[in-house]
Amino acid sequence: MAERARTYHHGDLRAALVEEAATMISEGGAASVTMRAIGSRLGVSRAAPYRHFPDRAALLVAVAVAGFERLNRRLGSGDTGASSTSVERLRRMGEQYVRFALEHPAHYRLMYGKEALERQDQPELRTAAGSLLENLVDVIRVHQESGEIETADPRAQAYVAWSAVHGLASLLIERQIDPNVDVDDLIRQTTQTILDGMRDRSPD
Amino acid sequence: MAERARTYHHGDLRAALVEEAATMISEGGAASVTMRAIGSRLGVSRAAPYRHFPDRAALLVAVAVAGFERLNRRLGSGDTGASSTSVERLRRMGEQYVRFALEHPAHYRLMYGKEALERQDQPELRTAAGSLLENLVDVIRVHQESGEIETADPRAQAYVAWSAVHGLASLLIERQIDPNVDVDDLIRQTTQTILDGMRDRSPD
DNA sequence: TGCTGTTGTTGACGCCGTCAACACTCAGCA
DNA sequence: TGCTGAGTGTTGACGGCGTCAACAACAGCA
Repeated sequence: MAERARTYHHGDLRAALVEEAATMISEGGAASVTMRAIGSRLGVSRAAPYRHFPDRAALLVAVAVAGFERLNRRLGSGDTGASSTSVERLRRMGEQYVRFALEHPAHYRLMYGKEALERQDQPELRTAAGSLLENLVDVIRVHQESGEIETADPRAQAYVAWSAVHGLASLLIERQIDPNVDVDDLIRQTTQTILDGMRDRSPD
Repeated sequence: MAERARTYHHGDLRAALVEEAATMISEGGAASVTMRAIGSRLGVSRAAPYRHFPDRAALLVAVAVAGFERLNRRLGSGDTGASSTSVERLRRMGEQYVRFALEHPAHYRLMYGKEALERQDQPELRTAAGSLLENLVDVIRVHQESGEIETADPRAQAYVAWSAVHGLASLLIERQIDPNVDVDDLIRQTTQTILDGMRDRSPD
């Protein structure tokens, strides 16, 4: 990106704003991202961000979108060949999902929280979240075809699985779960229960 | 209670604040609950609420606690005898849980959102949420004993079930789920998958 | 009747998001 | 080479917010 030396113009303020906002969120939550504070941290005036985002909410939406993209990359990176049972891949995805949330709680909150959505629907954000769902649907479809899970509407199954991991991530982040509970066990148990529930079985 | 006529003192401002805040939340979200606005709506000055709550966050915590109590009552009210399969009771609980969230989205968000928790741990809030969990654990234990679901740590099973319904409620509220999907079907499918996943089965 | 603690009011402070008016910079064209 | 206009950053100002401190009205009790 090349330091543009100290000039009147910043160089790439827009990108810097998104990055710095993400840092501030991880340090002090979304509420700490103030137009004035972020400007000052970037050595720029309080109104400068308005040249790149119409308002504070728009900046936060951009940060949330970046978070979804990061999460998507992380979930996709488990594609290490079709080795091991392919159901194992679904389990890994769930695990990585929850782990991402635990590692970046404030960012995760922002991604789903109303804070960014409170204005009218944000198409960018919906797209980012939507591609997460589509990836999940694809994986589920593959496992249906291999007979590992019940053949049903894969979209509905994806919603169920997403609900489970999102709910677990959310409860963990909001400290609603007894800290003495082993988090890894809980993650395993959650993904396992969902997979068992979706597993093909003879009708009873 | 009893209208105390128009006097200098309000009568029961504390209760009125909690009630009015809940109304404002349902109308315009938690962000619309402003010390100034709520005071004005109750015909009282902007600083009056500070005689009953140390700050705005404390007021919101009280509202969130009231929400948990309401939700708890609703989940418990499904105790209509031990009629029908008792697993059916678990399914009804999940259904009522999600329905509550859909009927009071902003209130539900507040109950779990960081907005109320962002200060140090709120013991009242934790207690209210905790009793929800305990009720769920109790019900699960009963069904374990009747052999309807797998015998395992009921607390962990409760967390899994809670995660699923909370996640579904959250995704629905945040409009992350395609509005064309039938919500009732999705709720049924989610609870069913969880129950199937917890159902006793011969080891494979 | 008067005292005391509780509850409500008003004024002030600093922080916030945002807008309007202005200033600097730079690329491209005459 | 110098001008120009679009793009980017700055400053001043406004209204709204949470909150505190000082003051005022009330209720109940001695």
